[in-house]
Order: sequence, then C-alpha cells, then structure tokens
Amino acid sequence: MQVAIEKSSSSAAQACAHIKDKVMTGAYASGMRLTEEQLANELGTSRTPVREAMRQLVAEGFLYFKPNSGTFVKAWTDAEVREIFDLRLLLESEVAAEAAVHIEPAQLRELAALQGDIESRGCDISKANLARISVLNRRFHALLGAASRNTRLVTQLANCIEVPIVQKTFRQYDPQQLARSFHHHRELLDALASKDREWAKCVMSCHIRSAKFVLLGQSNSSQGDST
Amino acid sequence: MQVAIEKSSSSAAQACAHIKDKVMTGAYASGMRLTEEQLANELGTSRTPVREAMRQLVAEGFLYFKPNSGTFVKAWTDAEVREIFDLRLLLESEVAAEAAVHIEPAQLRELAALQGDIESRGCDISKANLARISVLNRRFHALLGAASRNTRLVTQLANCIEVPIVQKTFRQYDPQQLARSFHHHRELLDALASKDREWAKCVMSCHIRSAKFVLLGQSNSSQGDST
DNA sequence: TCCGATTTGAACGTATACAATGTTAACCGG
DNA sequence: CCGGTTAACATTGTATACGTTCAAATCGGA
Repeated sequence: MQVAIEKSSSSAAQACAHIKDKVMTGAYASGMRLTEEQLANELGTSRTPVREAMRQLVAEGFLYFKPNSGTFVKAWTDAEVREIFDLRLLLESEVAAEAAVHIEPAQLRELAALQGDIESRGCDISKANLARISVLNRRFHALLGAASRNTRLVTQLANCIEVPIVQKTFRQYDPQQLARSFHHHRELLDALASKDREWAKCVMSCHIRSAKFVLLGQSNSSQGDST
Repeated sequence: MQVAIEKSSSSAAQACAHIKDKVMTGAYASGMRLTEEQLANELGTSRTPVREAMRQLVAEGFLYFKPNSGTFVKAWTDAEVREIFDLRLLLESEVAAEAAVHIEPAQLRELAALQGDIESRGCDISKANLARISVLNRRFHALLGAASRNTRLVTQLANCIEVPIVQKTFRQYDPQQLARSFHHHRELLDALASKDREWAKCVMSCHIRSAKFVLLGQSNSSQGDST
C-alpha cells in the first residue's frame, strides 16, 4: 500500500522502481518467477535491497509471494480485473464527488488546460499518441484526487489503478472510444465547475464503466451494480 | 496491504504479529520510535526479520517510516480518522450490498447464530464483555465480507478497519449505543434475508456512521456525505 | 512402463559485519 | 551568553555467509 513512505533514492527504492517498470511494460511476463539473486545481478546490488523491494511490491499487489518458494509476477484473472474495476468505480466516483465540493478555481483551470493538451492531437490512436495521452490522463486523475482533499481515499484508489492491467486500457481504444473519453472529461469539468456532486459522480461512473467495457467486453456486469 | 501473502510462522511473521499486537494494545505509544535493534533483542532474533516486519507494517499503515532516520508508530490526526471512517463507510456499505445479493442460506444462519452469541450477555458494558463482543463483532463483519464474494473489496476494507483506531471504538460504547449496534446487526440480517441490496447498504451506512459519531462526537460531517 | 522414495540442488530465511547517513551534543568563536 | 560548526555516536542501509526448505530430477522397484 505504500502509505506514508518517503523513499529517496536508495538501492531498495531503485530496485522497486526498476521491477515496477519492468512489470508495467511487460518485460517481466505475467506469472514469471523472479529470483532475488537474478535481480541483484541485474541491478548490481546484493540480495538485501532487492528482497526489500520485492516485499514492497508484494504489498502493493504487483507481485505474488509464496514462502520458501519464490516471488512471481502477479497474474490477473478476469474476475480479479472485474473486482478491481468495481472498486475503482466505487472509489473514483467518490473522488469526483468530493472534488466537485472542494475544487478551487485554479485547480479547475489547470484541469481544463490539461484536457486541452490531451485533446491536442485529436483522436489519433497511434501508439505514440496513446502513450502520451496515457501519461496525461494519469495526471488528470491525479489532479482530481488532489482536488478531492481526501488523502486516504486517493491512496486507496492508487492501489487499484497503479496495477498493470489498468494501464493497458488505452492501448485498446479506438477513435470512437477515445472521443468518448474526451467527452467524459469535458463533462466532468462542467460538473465540477457547477459544484454538482452527483453529476460529477455520475460522469465518473460512466467514464470508468466505459473503460471497463473496453477492457472486458460484454462480460461487464460481474456482480450487482454499484453507486 | 498484505495482499496475496501466505506467511507461515517465520521469524519475520512472528515479529510482525508481535509489533502489531503491541501497537494495537497501546504498549507502543502513538508516535513512539521503534529501533530495529531494540525489537530484535526483544524478540531474540537478528535485525533482518524485524526489519522485514517493520516494512510490512509500514505498508499496512501501522507504522510510519522516515529513511535513514527511523520507524515510528503511526499517529492519527482527527482528520485522518474521519477519512478512514468515510472510506470504511463507502467500502463496507458496498460489502453489505453485495452480500445481500450473494449470501447463501447457510451463511445467513451462521450470521444469525453469531449475533445471538454477541447479544448473549445483553448490554453489559464491562471491559471483559466489550472485549468479547469486539472479537465476535469482527467475526461478524468478516463473515459478511465472505458472503459478499468480492475478495478485493474485502481486502481493501481490511486496510481500514485493521487500523488501531477502529479497534478502540467499542471501549467507548455505553449501553444505549451497544443496543443500537445490536439493532443494526439484526436489521441487517433481515435485509440480507430479503436480498434487498439497498436496505442492506443503508443499514450498514447507519451502523458505521453511528460508530463514527461515538468515536468523533459532533465533528462528524468531515466532508460531504457519501452513498 | 509407471509409481514412489530418495537425493540433490537451487532458492529463500536468517545472522552477522561493515559502510553510510542522520542526529545530537559538545566545543569554539563571537 | 548565544549561535554555529564540528565531531562523535547511534541507527539505518547494504553486503556477504551460512542454514533451511522446497522442488524437481533421478534411481529403484513393482
């Protein structure tokens, strides 16, 4: 969960970032076994900091750990992905709602500017542009979190969306879905501007359900609906 | 977060349990500095497993860690406690709602039996009875989580309620508030039996808001209301 | 040929030693 | 007497060595 940590740039922190990156980009395949010694060699350190990094990433949900056996890259079942999206739905809708109540004009302007950037290349779904948008999009949601003024809520939410699966969403967008994403963000800006809690919540709910649909297709309704 | 861990009874796991217990019971005061060597002596092990346990507990939110400086028992501000309750409200209401949809007759009977146990000594607010109820109450909510059939949701919820603060709630109950708690549980059972998603959600919402009121008093409405 | 016990090795779990860093307190200069 | 600098100490950060456990491969017997 990485709450209340202030890691600077120790070997352990570097190892942590390294592994996380490799998992995110898919260099370490899902389910792959990671040995401490192998990573230690790769990073030019001893096993100790690597071990610490691995335990950290286990706690964050990136890796799976089996005592006396090994650490593996977490493999996600469809059911788990659905659960993650359900959770994200619950949390991020609330973030949007809180943001609507607490957002300040400056933050709203910043969000609008950011959205301008995001849309600057239109519905270009080239790999490069999607990667660019992915970064900006994360920033958009991060700003929204800041505006909500609920640290803990945002932290918990981060546990869901920092997971590899979610990052892959954009790669699967077609122009129409990308346009819908833009539309959602724009509508959210209006909802925030009018400080309409419920509107913001609904827009965000749609936004995430839509993303879930793209990733999981029709098998969308895992369980009951929420919110 | 402790997702996907299967620690058996290694030194590190023992250290983890030891520290957690000491923090829960208040033996390690809030804000107190914990040194690795001191704990290692206390447990009769080396620093290595202690260090691992500490990092684990930092991830779970029990401890606060400052690089190259030390690890401290996490101190909670009122604002943070409010945030935790807001989050618990969001998550546990959803758990109740999901449980209403998915619960099976056997689980419902088990819950009812458990509630019978909880109430067996009536509204006796002696320390011993409150401690007993506290344990059974946790079991009640755990069963509810199992019935919800959403592992991830339950895991995230555990991050909130496993925190020391929440465990102190019962100590502050008076007979009337205890009776209300019983009433909530009973009403929840009926809501679950009738598979009424919204009813279950509302009851749980009330249940937690009530607990929050006991712990924080009038300064209840931290931010907007949720759900 | 197949099953199971044994063996062997690779990886984790823990202990200990040393290096690096932050903190604290003493000392010096103003 | 006070503030700043420095040096010593305490504590964390990392490396390495050894013990332990699990898993897979091999060998023997049915």
